[in-house]
Amino acid sequence: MPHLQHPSPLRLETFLPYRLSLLSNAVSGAIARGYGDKFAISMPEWRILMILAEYPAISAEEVCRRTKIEKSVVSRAVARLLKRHFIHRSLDGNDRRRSILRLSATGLSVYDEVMPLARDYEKKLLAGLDAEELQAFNVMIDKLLQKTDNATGEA
Amino acid sequence: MPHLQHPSPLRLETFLPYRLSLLSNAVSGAIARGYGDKFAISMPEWRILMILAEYPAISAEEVCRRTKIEKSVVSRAVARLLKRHFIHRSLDGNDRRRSILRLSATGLSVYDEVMPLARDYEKKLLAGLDAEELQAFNVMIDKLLQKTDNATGEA
DNA sequence: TGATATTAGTTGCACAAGCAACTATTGTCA
DNA sequence: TGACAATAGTTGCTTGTGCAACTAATATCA
Repeated sequence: MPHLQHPSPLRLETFLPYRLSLLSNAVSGAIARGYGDKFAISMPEWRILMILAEYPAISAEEVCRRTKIEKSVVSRAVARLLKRHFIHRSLDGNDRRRSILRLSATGLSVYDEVMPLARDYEKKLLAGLDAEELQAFNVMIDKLLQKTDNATGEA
Repeated sequence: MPHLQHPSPLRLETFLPYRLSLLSNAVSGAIARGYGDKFAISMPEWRILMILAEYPAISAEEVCRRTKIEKSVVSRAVARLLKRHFIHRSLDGNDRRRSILRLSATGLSVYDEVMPLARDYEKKLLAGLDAEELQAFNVMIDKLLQKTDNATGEA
């Protein structure tokens, strides 16, 4: 049986999309283990808590826009957060389709316990990188994000 | 009802793990759409084709090691690739637990059709970035990957 | 050699994710 | 105003993922 090795393969280890995926999975996984172990909270749930800590009293739709989480995922995550009393929900008087989501006192305290873990992890991850490196890195990420925004779906 | 906004929230948009996740999802999603639409092939399947193009005649275990894909996922992806005759499988004579996976002629032709799409996408993504920027970016990714390798699970 | 541990790979299961279809409400426009 | 489109949110369903348990083969070591 012949060995069908490609003459000029696209080396997986050097393929940027693959490398980004590796890095993102490793980082997200490590953090998710942190709060998952402690509060049995999922990543979308945690992101919703984060976004509500930053923008209180926004609708589920705004949560979707800001977190890029799919709306059915948000809907179910919100349901769990409500059941555990981590957030409150009321209705927008002007538009009764819209909900208004807020952190509860409980949710805020959860946030206050988890956030330091997230911050610490980020700090450890970035330890040993100087400010310019980090700055350049963030600029690159922004540039790439911008391209994907426009170009999602082509090739 | 009080607005429980956190006094010093960890801004989601500036949180590196979140940004990496966004970028990785956008990039992987765009590429996956490319080959998914064309060959009804999944991301793990495509990565296995890639790794076999680079390293022919390796075992499933080695595929796992090199791609970091979980072994049950590899097992099922291999099963699908076999069914579609994109790869061949034989047994290692020295260790009959091990399989030996190879691209078939069909698989190689699929690879040859998809690879340019992946390359093009990567090229478009990186267009407008000069060589030093790209180099620095890759160095950063390597540094971060190294840290996650050691530190997975803490914090 | 024989008991036990380890490894390669498969499969069952539980859960997460995303698309599509659906309800309810609001916006648009003739 | 009334018909139709658009939007917010929920739910059903299919698929993917990852852990754990399992089988078969090999390695270890008394």
